[in-house]
Amino acid sequence: MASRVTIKEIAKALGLSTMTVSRALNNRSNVTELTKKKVWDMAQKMGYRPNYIAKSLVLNKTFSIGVVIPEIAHSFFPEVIRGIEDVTYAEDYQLIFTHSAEDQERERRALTALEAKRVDGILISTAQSSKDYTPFTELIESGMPMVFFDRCVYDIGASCVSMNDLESSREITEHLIQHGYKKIAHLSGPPEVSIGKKRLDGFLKALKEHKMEVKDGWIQEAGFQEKGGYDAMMHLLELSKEDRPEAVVAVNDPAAFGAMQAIIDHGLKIPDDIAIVGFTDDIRAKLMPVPLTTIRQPAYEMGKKDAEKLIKVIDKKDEKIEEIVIESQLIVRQSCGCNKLEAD
Amino acid sequence: MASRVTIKEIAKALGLSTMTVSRALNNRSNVTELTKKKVWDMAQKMGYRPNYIAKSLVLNKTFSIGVVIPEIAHSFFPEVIRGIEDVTYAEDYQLIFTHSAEDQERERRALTALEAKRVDGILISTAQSSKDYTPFTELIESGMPMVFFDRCVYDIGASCVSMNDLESSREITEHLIQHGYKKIAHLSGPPEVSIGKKRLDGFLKALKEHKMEVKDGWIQEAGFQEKGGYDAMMHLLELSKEDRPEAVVAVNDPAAFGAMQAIIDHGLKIPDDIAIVGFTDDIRAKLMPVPLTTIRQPAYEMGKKDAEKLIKVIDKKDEKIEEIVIESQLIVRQSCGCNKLEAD
DNA sequence: TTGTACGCGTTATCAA
DNA sequence: TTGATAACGCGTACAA
Repeated sequence: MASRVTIKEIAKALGLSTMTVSRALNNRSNVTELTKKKVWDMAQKMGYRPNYIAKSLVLNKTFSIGVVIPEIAHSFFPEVIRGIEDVTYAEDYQLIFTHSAEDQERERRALTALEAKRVDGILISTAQSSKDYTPFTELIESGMPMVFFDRCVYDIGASCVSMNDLESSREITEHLIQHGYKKIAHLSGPPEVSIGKKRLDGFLKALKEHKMEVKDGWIQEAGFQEKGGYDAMMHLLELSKEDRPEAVVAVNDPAAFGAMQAIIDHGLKIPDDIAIVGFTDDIRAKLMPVPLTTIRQPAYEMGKKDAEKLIKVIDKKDEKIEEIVIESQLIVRQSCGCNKLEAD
Repeated sequence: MASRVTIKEIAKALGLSTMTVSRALNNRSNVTELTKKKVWDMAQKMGYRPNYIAKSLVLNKTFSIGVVIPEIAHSFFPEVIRGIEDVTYAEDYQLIFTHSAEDQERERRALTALEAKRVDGILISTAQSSKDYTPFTELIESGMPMVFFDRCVYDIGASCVSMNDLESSREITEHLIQHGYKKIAHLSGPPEVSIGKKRLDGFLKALKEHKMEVKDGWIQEAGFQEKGGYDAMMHLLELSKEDRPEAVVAVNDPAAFGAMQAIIDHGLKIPDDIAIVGFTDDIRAKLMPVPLTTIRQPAYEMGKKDAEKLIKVIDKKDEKIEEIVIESQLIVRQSCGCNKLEAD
């Protein structure tokens, strides 16, 4: 229940038509400077506040962009949001924020709500449990501008901003191989999620290039959170000492944090008994008891590029569908034990 | 540009009036089950999507709540957002998210935008640079439901959910005093911001109760971020050895992190040369090289209570203005050196 | 430069 | 139970 003053009342107060008032308030050219000033002064005096709901209805444009985030607690996403917000603020869009909590049903409801609110476009990173892509395809086919980031769905008509996940995963695995590790396991994400699959593929590619074997059970699905990482690592630790991996590539940092805890709880040392590497460069990675070797994801930049692309799509200035890839960076710390092995 | 099917088209296709269709879609009682079913089936078949913009215009209600956050990178706020989102999701409100980046001008623009979008209410934590409260008062006087959290403005007609800041600050300072520290300094927040003032007052209260002195320059304004904490601490470190404090109470954890770095850069040891405590229990606090003694703020709960109160205000079920206080908890770690002193 | 008529998609009101 | 009309606040198209 905000203010009640409308352009009609301003018009009446000044003896003008609503149209003239509307034009004046929008700073159109075809209004006398004098009347423009009169209108602005009166609007100020009467406490007029524009009603974007009415404006949106007639213009068929809401100046809002929907954002769907799978996990707000993960430090990666707030950074992405900062990037998105910096762009959308400058372009005068508001963000309608929704949180899928990694749940497909919540994600679906979020998309329905965003559609009902007639957002001008949607930025989304898919939930871990999303296996059914029809909500995305239907929305895109209906003409809703949509750009994915980080966790994408390909070949359904939307652009995507992501990291070079496969190559980065291959690189960090290669790093372990170069430093003498022979038995390497992977804590994977869900294979339905793009980055889960790509990071697994990169891991396998590195091993294949070196003709290294992957034992049964050396690929454990962990998901993207600490708990999953802990549980999956526990499975690896139950293997006989001979079968137990010497090094672990985790799908992301939170999963790695959970796994590190599991290793410690199991009475083993990082990296001496088991080396581990992550993916993200979470704000906590360098602060862990054994600082985590990881891949740095430029989250802020990803958000920025994502928002920029979406606005181009909305403005129809750039309708081509593309995969925008952001370069990552290997950050070597102590958890991979590579300094130690080099010294040997 | 979402779908184009309207209730009017459904009505035409079925030979009904728009009103009947509207009633059917909203599951009103005064419609035959038969026609209700026919309408739903046709809506499904034609791919109808409700237009909440139009609905909002006539109902004068948007089902959206505006949120103004000063700093998304600070781990405290994403946690608050999780709390807010859990409540608003259950109540079918969407969140319009804005970020003031600690800047008063951005905050003002955010509020204007939220008003223009006719949000049903606003949740806000004020920006560090906010000294002029008129944007808040005008909005509240115009009838906009508004509830502050953490950083509040009092006596302008809005409720507030916050911690017992003064008492918590007194408690953590008292903790230092109990363990033998005589020379204690404070890295303060901006005095214009509620928590800055309250935490300073709590600090002073503890000293006063023990008739301890506060030297000139022992209260340094640091603001809420690492850089400010670093710079302010540097000023303290420039004091002569005799005047230099033995312990420091920082206004929040990020400021403490910056200060810790300054102490290390100055070649001193924590807590042996200088003890330090923070406020927040940031996700990083326990991971620091010397784990930080701090006050835990129940961020999730704060967000939840905040959203619950706002929705009550919106529904006019509870119009009383109140200060909702959430209890905090002292978390003792190594940075205060209190274990050491106890052992002595 | 200014004004008139109408439409955006939906719901409330009141009558049938 | 259903329908006709008006209204929400604003902008477009066209006329004056």
